[in-house]
Amino acid sequence: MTLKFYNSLTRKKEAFAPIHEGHVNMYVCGPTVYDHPHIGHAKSYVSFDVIVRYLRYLGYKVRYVQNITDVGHLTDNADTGEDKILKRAQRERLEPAELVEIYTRSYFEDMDALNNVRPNISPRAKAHIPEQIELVERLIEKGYAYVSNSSVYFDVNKFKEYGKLSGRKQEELEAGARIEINPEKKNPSDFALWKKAEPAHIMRWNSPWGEGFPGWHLECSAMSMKYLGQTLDIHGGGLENTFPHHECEIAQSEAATDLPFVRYWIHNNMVTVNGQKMGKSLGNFITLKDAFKKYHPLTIRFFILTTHYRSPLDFSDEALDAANRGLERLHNTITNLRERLHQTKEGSTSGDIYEKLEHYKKTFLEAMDEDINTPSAIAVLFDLSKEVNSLLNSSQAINKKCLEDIDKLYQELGGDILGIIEPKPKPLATTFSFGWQVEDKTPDDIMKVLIDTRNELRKTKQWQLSDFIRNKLSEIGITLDDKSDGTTWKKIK
RNA sequence: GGCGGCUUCGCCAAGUGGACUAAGGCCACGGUUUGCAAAACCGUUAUCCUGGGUUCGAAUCCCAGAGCCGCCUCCA
Repeated sequence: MTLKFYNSLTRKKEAFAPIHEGHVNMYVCGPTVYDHPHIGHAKSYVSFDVIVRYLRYLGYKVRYVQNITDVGHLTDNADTGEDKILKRAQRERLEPAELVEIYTRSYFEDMDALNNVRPNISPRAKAHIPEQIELVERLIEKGYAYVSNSSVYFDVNKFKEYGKLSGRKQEELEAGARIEINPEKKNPSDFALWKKAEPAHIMRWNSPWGEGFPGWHLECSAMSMKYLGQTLDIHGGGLENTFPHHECEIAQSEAATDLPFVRYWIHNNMVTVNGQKMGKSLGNFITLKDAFKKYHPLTIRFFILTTHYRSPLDFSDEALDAANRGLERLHNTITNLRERLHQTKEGSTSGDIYEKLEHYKKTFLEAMDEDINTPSAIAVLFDLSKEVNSLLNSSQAINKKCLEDIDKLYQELGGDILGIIEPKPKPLATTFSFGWQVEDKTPDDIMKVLIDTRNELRKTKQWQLSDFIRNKLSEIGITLDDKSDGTTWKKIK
């Protein structure tokens, strides 16, 4: 079994092999922190999170770097226009540094909720200005960049391979009507490495070319190479950034080092909302904080993973509801499994369950190996659940060890790799008036009293009253399940 | 205008030359189980946008057409 990735650079699925055996250096374009993260961020970072998790599962030591863009970039590729962070900071009457801090925290908060493993390093662009300046200087020295009116531009004509990632040719780009002519540039498709700051521009740094700020492609090159070396194993990002962003990163980096910048380019597809493109400028994006009010973060995570990362994902209430039911089905099996485990003593297991477990595991891993085919992998989890449910419902003897092994398999596949199964049910928490969340067994105890009372009624066939209790609880979102071995309850969000 | 992608059951979504009389989920219907439910299990539901072609064999490759979408300003 070999892990394969679809490499955007070669447009082929390729077997994965890192430069240094056992180690993977991976960089993913992070967010610009000027607003709350939205579901597009969720798709992107959940997708890459699963890739990181899977690589680690396979035994690789992964260094995962994801930048935080806290320097505003201009709203226009002609290198004119407004700075998003500045604009937003002015609107909210905050220091840019304050604004960026608020949304950086918001970002981590939401990513944590989605159960994404944090990157090993989250470098801030603002904290790496010297590295960026150094890279620009190197490019000037090597003749790939030129200074013009206190700004520095990359001379695209000097880098013959410009366009190799996006499949664009120089001539076509120049013919493109949308590139505005900037008289400072030699060539319309030259891009800014360093921009001169106009007097009104607050975020500015000293540089050999005067006060200014870095061009928007620069930080990724500078920071990724600083922490991961001159050639990265994997660089990930959104499809929409293939051009110009990633193309420019390649140009800058390879011109500076004369080495391949990235071995595997991985691009994830976009989110649409009810069939429509979701974009910042369209203003139709759904923030995660809003989405979480309606759906459990793990439901959103699961939903994202039911579509392949290279396919577009359409976000709709119907689809989310369906995902919610599906995930619930999976969680039901695990809940039942753990309840059974709780009650089971040592003993013997009959049948060939282990053979089956091996089969499901193998099929699951094969799906993951095929360019991280999470939809297929999830299908295997459902097949496994059908098997486990049947087993639990049957009269077949199962011992504790066997149940533990099944639980462990779910932990590995659904937990460690996909991150859609929590290790243990979260303890119940109660919020007191002063805001602390405290573990509290009271709800459990109250539920036990209610359930016991109802079961007394059921014993004496007082169905009307027992149904009354169940219906009333259902109205407040608590479901009772009468099983052969007792009644359980759960609260549905 | 240039470049790229998509079209699979009512809905979502895998599959990219032969075990496909097409995975899985949701929904629906029938059954088992249940005091009734819930959960669970069993069963039922597609020939793969259209038209040509290549091949012993195509959802999968090629050509043409239709529809949808993305990138070529910012965006994950």
